[in-house]
Order: sequence, then C-alpha cells, then structure tokens
Amino acid sequence: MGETTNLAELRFSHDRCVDCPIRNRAVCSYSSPRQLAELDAAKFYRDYEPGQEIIGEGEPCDAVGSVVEGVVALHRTMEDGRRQTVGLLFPSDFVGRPLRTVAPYDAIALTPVRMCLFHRKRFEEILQHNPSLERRLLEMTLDELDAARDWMVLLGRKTAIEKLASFLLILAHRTATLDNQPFDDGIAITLPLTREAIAEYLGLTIETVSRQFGVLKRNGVISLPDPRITVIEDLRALFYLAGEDPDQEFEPRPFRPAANA
Amino acid sequence: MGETTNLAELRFSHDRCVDCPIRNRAVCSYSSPRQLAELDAAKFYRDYEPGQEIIGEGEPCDAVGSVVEGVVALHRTMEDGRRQTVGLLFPSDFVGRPLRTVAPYDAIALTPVRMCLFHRKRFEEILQHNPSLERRLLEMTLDELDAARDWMVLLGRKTAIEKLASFLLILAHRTATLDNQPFDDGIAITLPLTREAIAEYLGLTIETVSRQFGVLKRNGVISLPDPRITVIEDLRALFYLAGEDPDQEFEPRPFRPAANA
DNA sequence: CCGCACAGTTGATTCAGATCAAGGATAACA
DNA sequence: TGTTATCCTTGATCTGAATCAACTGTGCGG
Repeated sequence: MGETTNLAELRFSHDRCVDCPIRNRAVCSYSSPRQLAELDAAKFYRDYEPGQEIIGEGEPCDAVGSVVEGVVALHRTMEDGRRQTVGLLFPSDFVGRPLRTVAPYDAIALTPVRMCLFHRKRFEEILQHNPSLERRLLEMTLDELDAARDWMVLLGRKTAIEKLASFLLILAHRTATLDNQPFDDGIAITLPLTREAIAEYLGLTIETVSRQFGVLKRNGVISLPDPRITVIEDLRALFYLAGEDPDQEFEPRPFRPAANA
Repeated sequence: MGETTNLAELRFSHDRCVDCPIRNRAVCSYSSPRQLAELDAAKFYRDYEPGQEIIGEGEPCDAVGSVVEGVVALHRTMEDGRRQTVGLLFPSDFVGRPLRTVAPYDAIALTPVRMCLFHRKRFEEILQHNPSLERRLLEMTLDELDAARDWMVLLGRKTAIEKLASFLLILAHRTATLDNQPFDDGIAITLPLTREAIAEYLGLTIETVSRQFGVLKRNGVISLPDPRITVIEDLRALFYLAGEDPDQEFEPRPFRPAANA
C-alpha cells in the first residue's frame, strides 16, 4: 500500500471530520457529532498517485474507507490478462469490503487520490454499535448494486457508440451537478481516465473507444479541444445515441457512423 | 401482482417461520426466536407461475421478501426492447429494494415460485429495530454486489463459449451443494431456464446459446439427455473453457470449436 | 536538440457472434 | 389424430468490433 505523496496536488486539506469535504455524502453522513468523534479518532488519511494500487485483488484487505479526493477504479482481471473495470469511484464513495477478509477486486488510483481509511477490524467494531453508520453503508451498497446492474445492461446489450455515449452522459451529469451548472449543452468534461481506462470500463478495446470519439466529434455531438477534455455540443443527441431517451419526445435525426457515409 | 396458484407443484408447505426451509440462509437467519416471531406475524406467502411478474420495473414496489421456492430473474429492458437479465435469484435470496419506492428492475418467476413477502413499509419498520436483520441484509447485499461485478467481467470480456461454461459451472456447483453430492463429473443439472432466458442472462442471442451447447456436446464436455437437462461429463474441461482455472494445474487439450475442424 | 516513451488516432483485415431463415421435436388441445 | 404453439437446433450470410499495423503528436531526460 502507498506512501504519502504529492499532497500539493490535492484540492482540500483538512484534519478533522467536521471540516471534511465529503462529510455529508459519505458513509459517515448520518453519524451524529458524538459518533463522528469516534470515527475521527480511528480514521487516517493516505494519498496515492495515479496508477498506484490501493487494494490488491485477492490480497488480504485490512483497510476500508472513503474516497476524499480523486477517482478510483475497481478491476477484476482474468488469468490471461483480460481486464474489466467493475466500478468507478468518486469522492464520498466507499472502498473496501467490510465483513470479508480478502478483496474480491483491486482498487487503483486513476488520478491523485486521497483516501480516508480505517483498519477493517476497527471499522467493523465501530459498525457494530453505530446503527446510523450501518444504515448508511446499507443504503450506499444498495445504490452500488443498482449501478452495477445498470452497467450490466451496458456491457451485455449496448453497442460501442451507445456505451461511449452513456459513459459521457454520466460524466456530464456528474460534472454539471458538482459545478452546480445546468445539465445542458456546453458542459466541459475533464476526463480523469485514459482511453485505455475507458476501454476497460466499457468492455471495448482502446481503438474502438478512439474511433467512437471520432464518430461523435465528426457528427458535432462533442468537441475535443484536447483528448482529455470533452465538450458536450449536443446533449440531446448524446441521450439519443445512448439509447436512454431521457424524456420520451426526441426526433431521431440522420446520423453518420463513418466519415464518408 | 399474482394470485395464489398451483401450490401442489411446490415442494414445501409450511406456515410458521421455524419450519421454513430457508430459515437459516435467508435475510432472517440471524434473527432470534423472539425477533422471528415479529417477522412471522408480518410475513405473507404468495405463489407465482412461470412467466408471472413479481415486481414491475419502474412501478411502485411495495413488497419485499425472500424466494422460498423456485427461480426468479431480474431484468432491465431498454426502450427498444433489448433485455438483460441482471440477477438470478434462488431460494433464500432477497427480492425488492428496501429504502426505495420504485423498483429499478422487474422480477419474473422462471419456475413456479413461492415468495415470503412483507409490505415494504412494514419491513423497513422492523428493520429499524432489528440490527441482526439489517446486518444480514447488508451482508447479502454486499455478496450480491460482488456477484454482479463478477457478472460484469463475464458480460464485458468473455466469449460465448466462456459465458456458457461459466454459467453451467455455477449451476453445477449449486446443484452439487444442494444435493450434497461431490462437485465432480456426472452432475446432472435441471435447467430452470429456457434458451431465451439463458441468452438474456449471458448477453447473447438464443441461437448462439444453442450453438455453444452444441459445441460442448460435440466435445464431450456435457451431454443433453433433454434440452433442459445437462449432464457434466468433464468438469475440468468446463473450468478450462470458462477461463476460470479452479486450481492452477490443468493441461489444455485440443478443442474443436466446430463440427468439421 | 535528439531520442524515447507514452497516449492517442487511423487504416486494413479478420472473425465471433448477430441476423435472417428454415426445420424438427414435444406437448397441449380440439 | 391432426393442429397449433413453443422451444430448440441448424445453416447461410452479414456486420460490428477486435486485431494487426502504422503513424502522429507531446512531453521528458539526457
């Protein structure tokens, strides 16, 4: 597990739970000031650099905790090296598997990450006599389960373009919500993932991801001022392509899958 | 929601929780006799026929509960009708989404099913003052999440033959465990699913599923005395084909994907 | 300033699985 | 005992995405 590293890159710096940026969204959000004090005493922060492993698949996992800053990917890897990202975690999301000694997947920092961690045993003790903590963990786990099942539809049934559109839509929504701007055309997404990480999440190859970015760009749905920055030019088209249909009314329009067509 | 139907087809018949066949595996398995009495008073049974809807996607869901007998599939359907099965539930598994008013997916009985149900509101009340019930629900939800993520690997990265092999392996393991027989060659699986239901679960078409059954049969990995009964003839080969590698040692052997090869 | 590594793009080709299209088997039923 | 309906299988063809293979930045270290 990682060393403490470039703190300077992290936006927030705090020590006490009451000053925590994820205080009212994380697993501790239902905890009273009194209960929070116990968590405060037990927690410790750790920072990770992009690519660094936070939890190793199949390894004994003795820490659990919340993402405070950055983006974390959960992977499962097959014997022959094929890899699938099974979860993408953002600040306030919970990492680790309480009530299990071995991690069923590995967690990798995609960006500089700060984690708020607990020793697993200690966390389970606290959980034991903190119904509000356990309730929140149950809620978050149920939400994760719903998200995982949504992703199963994407992986099992969607085409490459639908996969990418769905993914961008999620990021766009997240960005809009966080920045408190309307969920509409013009949103600029700063991708925290390489093409490879996107491919691993979408169940595609890196080449296909790149090509689908090209398709979206050529059709004016997005623009790419930089490979890592995506500007949504036509949100409705993106919805349409994602096969989601946000509100029912939407006029399909001619769409050009390749340059020549 | 369904009517009470052909009870005669169900193996078990009981009224009180203490006689329940899933008593020590279901969500209530940590509950004390005292706590069980409260559940006993609140529960009600309902039976469903194959194809019948237990919970409708997007509909208000006011019942939650456990599968007592039979097999239930959870589906998500896209606007254009593409469908993905996102969960397969067996006796003792929990159905429904506490802490949410709308069901994110629909639950369909694949076989004759008996459910042990609670009104959602009532269940949430009981949950409130039953830490052992909530603890068990958290555990089960965490396990479901792990299973969903395993399935994401299957959907995103595995080939058709690997998908079917993985699926049969899971059913074989289940069958062996339930019937208390060794997990070895000769296990006979009675498929509770049509080819179509299998296809929806594996993210394939019905034709591809059928063809992959053919491949397994031609290679002597399984035999099909009946389309709905699969006998495992070579468990090691099945592991190999699933891309799982149970214990590391396994000698790859020539494998014939098509009839002529 | 060069060389190298890394991320991304683009093109040509292949192939696994979807789609389209018949058939065959079994069971329910008139 | 045909009649219809389901479920399953099998064959021919098509196609979307993987694979194989360059090639283009862009940044970094010497």
